[in-house]
Amino acid sequence: MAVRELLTKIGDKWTILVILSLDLLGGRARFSELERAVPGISQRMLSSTLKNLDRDGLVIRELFPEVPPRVEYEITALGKSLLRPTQGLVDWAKANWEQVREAQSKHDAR
Amino acid sequence: MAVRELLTKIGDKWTILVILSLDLLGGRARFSELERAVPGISQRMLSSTLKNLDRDGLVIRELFPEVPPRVEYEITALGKSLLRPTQGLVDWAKANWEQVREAQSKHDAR
DNA sequence: TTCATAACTTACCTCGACGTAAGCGACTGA
DNA sequence: TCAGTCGCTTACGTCGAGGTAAGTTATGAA
Repeated sequence: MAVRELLTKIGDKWTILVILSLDLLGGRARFSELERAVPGISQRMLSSTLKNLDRDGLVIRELFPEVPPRVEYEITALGKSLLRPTQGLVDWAKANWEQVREAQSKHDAR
Repeated sequence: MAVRELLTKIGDKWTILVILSLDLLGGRARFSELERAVPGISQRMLSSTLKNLDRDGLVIRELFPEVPPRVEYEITALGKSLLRPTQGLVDWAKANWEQVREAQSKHDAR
């Protein structure tokens, strides 16, 4: 089932944060910009997350052979289209997370 | 950010499959029914997944003290509301997964 | 008195996600 | 000659998700 694969991908720790940040940055940004835009991410994880996104066709990597090197990442149409259902989840979380919290508290109280 | 927590939850291997299956079964089902409805899941994982869903208020667990025991799980309104954005992801995967596959193939070919 | 039943729990193990820290390559400016 | 810059990669260690298999509980049926 493709849904499972999709959820495995976007369910990891950084993927969604990176795509959302890239979108917020105007759809195109350098490695170091993303590093700053996603607080707490390490270079290792940002690099591997972007590599996966690139492989999946959700972003495009463009290397400018300068020194020091410049690399820009751009969100693709496919990547942008994923933002819509993602936003649905974001909205759900905003609207209902408090209720989940309460359920947890009640449950743990017993 | 609550979205991260939400994604961690539903991004695991079984949660979404269990909720979707429970819904397909009419919103209410026994442990063994779910076991059959979610192929490949072990009792251990089904048990812990349901425990989490219960704690989060997405399903309700009802125990009938018979022998052998009967336990029924019912999806809550909160749980049902989560199905909507989830369906958005399902639809996206259905519509776009082929494209992701192609991107991967092209990428790997190089 | 042994068996089967439903719904678990427990013990044990593996494997990969993730974190941290350091190194690297090619060039520029001081 | 040396440090600084950017975008990485490599090495190493931890931790927890998840798999497998077996045990548990109470009772009625054979």
